[in-house]
Amino acid sequence: MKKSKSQYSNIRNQNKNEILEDYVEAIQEISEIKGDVKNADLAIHFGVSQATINKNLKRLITSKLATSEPYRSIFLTNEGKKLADISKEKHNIVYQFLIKLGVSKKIAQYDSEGIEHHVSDETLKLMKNFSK
Amino acid sequence: MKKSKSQYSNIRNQNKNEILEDYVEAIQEISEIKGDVKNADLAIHFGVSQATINKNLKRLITSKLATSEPYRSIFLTNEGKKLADISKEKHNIVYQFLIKLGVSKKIAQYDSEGIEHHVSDETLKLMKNFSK
DNA sequence: AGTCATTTTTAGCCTAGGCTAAAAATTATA
DNA sequence: TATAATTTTTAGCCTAGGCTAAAAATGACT
Ligand SMILES: [Mn+2]
Ligand SMILES: [Mn+2]
Ligand SMILES: [Mn+2]
Ligand SMILES: [Mn+2]
Repeated sequence: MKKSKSQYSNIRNQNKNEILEDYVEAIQEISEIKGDVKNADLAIHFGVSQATINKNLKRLITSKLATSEPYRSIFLTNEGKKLADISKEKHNIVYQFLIKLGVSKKIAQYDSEGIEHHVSDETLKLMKNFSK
Repeated sequence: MKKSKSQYSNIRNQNKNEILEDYVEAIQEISEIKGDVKNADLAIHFGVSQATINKNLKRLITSKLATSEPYRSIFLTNEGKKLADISKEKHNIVYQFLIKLGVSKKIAQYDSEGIEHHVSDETLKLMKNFSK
């Protein structure tokens, strides 16, 4: 919650970060499963066109979260890996928390995908604690 | 979670609905406090320019959530009021839930503003139950 | 009523995320 | 090694949410 402008503009910003977080998380996951990550993998994963992936990837690259030479595989930078780890951890805490609350797996998976981007550290700590 | 495309595109959609929900909620709130709602009130409330409010309001109007004649006050349609009630209720449940979890007022207020748009009915019910 | 101040709207610009269709490059196969 | 298939990139379009600056309308005050 850094230097507060209005509460709302911060949340609109969370929406912009959302795609970055989801992407680094997906890149890391696919990389672990398949060894390398191609444009097409992300297109399938997110259910959007490859053209869209290509464009979004450019934002990841200018944000120094990923690197990729034309027509080659996609890699996370150290910064990207760091964000991926944090995002995955956060995602998991929210998911486990919802499960503990009594939410069904399907819905917990679904809701955590959105909620994860809007949870402060304070709330996250309490969720983590609640789950154990 | 209606007809599922991909999980992700649904969440991107929630982000588009977010602004509609926040707006109808704000319009209702301001209307109750000040009697009528002007462009400028919303600009202050959301911390954006009046030009931005003007444009977003057009989306509310084409979405049949609000009405407004040029240079005059803003009103919610019945549909808008309905959405406002639902949004406010949802917002409140999430807020109270976070408080019950142990989150500080400030942070609960902040987090609930984002989370409210990503909580399914199933999760909402469990949150409501947890709070009492 | 006429002038001045305020508010609202418009115009034009930007980033971001989506799409389709076509071009370019790579990879596979004959 | 050509040719064909696949993948990636580019181009051009759209909606959405932000901005500033200027125009237009409304409201207040002599
Ligand atoms: Mn995630
Ligand atoms: Mn997510
Ligand atoms: Mn709200
Ligand atoms: Mn909100």
